[in-house]
Amino acid sequence: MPDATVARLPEYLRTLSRLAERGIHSVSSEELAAAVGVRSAQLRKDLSHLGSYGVRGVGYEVETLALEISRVLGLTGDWPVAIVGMGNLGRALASYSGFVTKGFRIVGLFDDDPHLEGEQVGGITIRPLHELAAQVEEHPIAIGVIATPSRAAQDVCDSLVAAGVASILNFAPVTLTVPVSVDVRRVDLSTELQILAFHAQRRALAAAGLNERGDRRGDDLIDAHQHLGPVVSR
Amino acid sequence: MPDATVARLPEYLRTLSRLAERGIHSVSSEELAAAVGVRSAQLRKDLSHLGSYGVRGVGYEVETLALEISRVLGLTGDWPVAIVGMGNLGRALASYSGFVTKGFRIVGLFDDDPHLEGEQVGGITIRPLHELAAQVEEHPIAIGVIATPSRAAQDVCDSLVAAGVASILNFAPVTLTVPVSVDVRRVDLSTELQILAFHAQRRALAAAGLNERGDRRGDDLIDAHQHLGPVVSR
DNA sequence: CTCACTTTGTGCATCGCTTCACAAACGTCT
DNA sequence: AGACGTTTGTGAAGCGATGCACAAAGTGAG
Repeated sequence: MPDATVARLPEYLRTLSRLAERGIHSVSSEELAAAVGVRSAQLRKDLSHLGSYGVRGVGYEVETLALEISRVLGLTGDWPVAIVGMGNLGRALASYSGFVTKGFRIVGLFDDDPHLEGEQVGGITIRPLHELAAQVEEHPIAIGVIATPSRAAQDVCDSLVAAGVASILNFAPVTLTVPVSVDVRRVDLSTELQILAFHAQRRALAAAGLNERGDRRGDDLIDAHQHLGPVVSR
Repeated sequence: MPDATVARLPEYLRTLSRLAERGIHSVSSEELAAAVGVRSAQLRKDLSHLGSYGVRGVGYEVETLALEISRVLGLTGDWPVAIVGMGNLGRALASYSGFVTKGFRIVGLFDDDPHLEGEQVGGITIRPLHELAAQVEEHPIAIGVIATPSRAAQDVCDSLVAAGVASILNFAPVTLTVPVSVDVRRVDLSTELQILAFHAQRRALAAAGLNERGDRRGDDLIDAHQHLGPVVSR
């Protein structure tokens, strides 16, 4: 299954759940694609990787399709999660409702700051990182979330890997080194901001009638603020 | 410039900054690529889009390259940021140090909860969203960050767009509808977890000697925990 | 049953990104 | 100056994802 498809499945699932809440039981690829913000051909090709769950001339049954995507993504199982680093971000994550909704369950909170030890967040007690191994003995951990400062991230990662955690979600802005069998995904606010800044700068230069080098262009000035163009779903 | 390249530039910049801190002034594409976790050919092709900043037979000067990437990403400018939604996540973002480091400056915090109005976070006073327009009059906002619950996200987005904000970073798990001229990037914890879960499930099935349908495979069982394989940078 | 209409699933062309492989360019050593 | 080793920058090939266009498969009406 293509990575690009896997990355879109959660979007499809979320949109399907929303449709189900609204009491909609059937949807065409055209409608669903519009709601998600992709082309209908792409949606159909993506879904074709799951098997044949649509009915020609009719569309897809919302509940069936949602269940199938859940199954493929592994959300029918139970995924115990540990969060390491209980600063602002760690707390935000620990109290994030999105965790509980779909098979993810927080079973451990870790931080080496002695001031935090013993404190409870969302009913879970914060423990020092060296207790990770013991924790894993009792309750295995499938996914580790790193919400520590950058300098601690690699050490924390090594501890997680040593404890047998094979899936890591890294919020620290560093490239982690891990065995190939360990799956790491990084979420980085600052990278996202920089990408936005790049495009914003391009727009600003274009709107000022300048090219990338800062030279004047020949064409007329455009007040971009007045001409936002057609709407799209992102 | 390819989107994929733009997405990697922040990584390169971060790694270069780290090298500069360590007093390293020159680096080859091979070394830098290894530190970032990409192939050297890819790094060179990416950098070639910026112009010719390397010296054949020698490598790249760290400071020069870092400055050039900063310039291309627009980080030499000043990007005023507003955060909407002052829950756990909004607070984590507001106190995130990565903001200040590279040209990003928080100039507004908004939340419609009357209990939060007037409270200060990081020296900035929380204001209700309807004051956004007035705020923009005084101090323009280049980037809007949506850290609200999903149900409020589209309305908040509309307000930001109406106020002239053309770059939006969305942490709410919804697809926003905006004019084409507005740039939206989404960061979604729950999507990332689901992608991790998908791969984890695959590994689990493979390790158990099963294929995707749950049937037994013919080959021998492998204890994946004992064979983590070579290390890679992610 | 047959026809008209709708919508899926997919072969195929296309596009964009990655990787390879090498000539060009630079420093160094003799 | 010339030969040698190193590393960049880049055509070209390779590869995966996207978008098009249509046959296949379904529904419903007459």
